[in-house]
Amino acid sequence: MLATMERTETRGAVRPQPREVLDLLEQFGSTISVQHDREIHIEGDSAEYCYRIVAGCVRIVKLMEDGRRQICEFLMAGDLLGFDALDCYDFTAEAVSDVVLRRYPRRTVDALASTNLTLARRLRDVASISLRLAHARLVLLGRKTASERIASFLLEMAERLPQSRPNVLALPMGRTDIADHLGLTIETVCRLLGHLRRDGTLGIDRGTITIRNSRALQQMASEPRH
Amino acid sequence: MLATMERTETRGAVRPQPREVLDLLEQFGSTISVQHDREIHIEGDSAEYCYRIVAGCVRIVKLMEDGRRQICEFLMAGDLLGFDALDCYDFTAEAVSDVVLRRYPRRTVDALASTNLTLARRLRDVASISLRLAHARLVLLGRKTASERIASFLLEMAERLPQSRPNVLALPMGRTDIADHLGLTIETVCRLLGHLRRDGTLGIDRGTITIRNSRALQQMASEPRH
DNA sequence: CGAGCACTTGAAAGATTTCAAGTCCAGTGG
DNA sequence: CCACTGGACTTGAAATCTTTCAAGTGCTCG
Repeated sequence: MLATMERTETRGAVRPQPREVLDLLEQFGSTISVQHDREIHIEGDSAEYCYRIVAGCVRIVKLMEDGRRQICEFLMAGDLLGFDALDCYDFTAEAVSDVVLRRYPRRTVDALASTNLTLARRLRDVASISLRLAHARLVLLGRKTASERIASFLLEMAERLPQSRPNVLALPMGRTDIADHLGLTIETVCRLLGHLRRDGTLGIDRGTITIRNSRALQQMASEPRH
Repeated sequence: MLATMERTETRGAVRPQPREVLDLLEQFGSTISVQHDREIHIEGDSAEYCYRIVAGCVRIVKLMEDGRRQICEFLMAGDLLGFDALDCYDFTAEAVSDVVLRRYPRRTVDALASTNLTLARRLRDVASISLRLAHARLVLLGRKTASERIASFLLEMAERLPQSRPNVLALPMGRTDIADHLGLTIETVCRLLGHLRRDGTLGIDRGTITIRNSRALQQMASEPRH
């Protein structure tokens, strides 16, 4: 669901920054706001719109019958949502914080893409890049320990989050969301963050986490090869 | 990396069956064989070719520095490989069994796609479908128990594997591969298969697993909603 | 000031892994 | 033809990691 263009190397994964693609679409878009914790669309709904996150943070959610929840992805300003949709949405999208979205009708996007080869190509790349991200997450969930997951997550946020000061992260999501993203429980997330605070790697207060020892986190993260 | 066309509902995920897309490409393809356990391409290599699996089974592998391994996906006859590649391959692809592949130069595929809007659209769908599969795997790895993973895996194989007789699975991959796909150890895989054999849900002998009680497996699998 | 929610932390329980032996074949060489 | 070796697979028992269960703490909001 992430965008493309001007590819940026992000710890192995190519993180997309849309631009030209959207210039084309821009005239067909409308701007909407979604409040904290509200749904943007629900898994299984007929896919009516694609979105670009203008501001705030969105979570991509999959639920199991019994309520277990997996957050497949967090989307930040600049990321794209729903451009990879087929007939219906594959997941629920919810606003983590108050969010501003630019919304484009899928019919229009598809119509343009079937005229404009550049756009068609971009959309293909968008999906490919999202897939690449997903593969990195499969390694994280399948093979990393809890500490490695937390370290990887913090480093990723340090790169993606808009930061007022370097290494100061204003995390938009709560501990429960982090847990459901990393395949852990909220208690494990709290405990490990607590350890990192006590050993001086992190500063934690209120919604803000400060990375005091980035090297330590990097070593702890055990990123995949390449 | 999976293909598209004539979408088939597969326990929630849309599983692709290429057809027309490839008719176009067919004249540019060549057929190659790869022996059991040989590499088809390596993560990080410049992406020269796309493939369609004609026969056999391929695994998509990501490695960590210390050797931990995640098999992101198994590909079977009919599935596509590498069509979602960007400049270089995102993962290593290896032959699980002896494999026959139809190989297409990426330059040709891209050139055709930038002429033919139908193909471009198909390739976009191919990537979207792979992404959908990946999301289902994220739920499996992030939120399912070991038993649920095994049950899900067996049910998936029952749908994807060419079967001589219904519910008789000639698994092409070994226990280690299954473990690395499900985020478990080989011992856990063996033990859980052992339980299922003893309680009559499965018959196991040599490389063949027979599903004796499909209902039991389905209940055990706890598939996501939708 | 009190309630509710997010977050912490400890202790016990539980699931999975790790460590250790085996078993069972398939292929090889005597 | 048969014993032998190696690899894949099994299984048990102990060790570990993470979760579950329980109890707080500290804000924020009304």
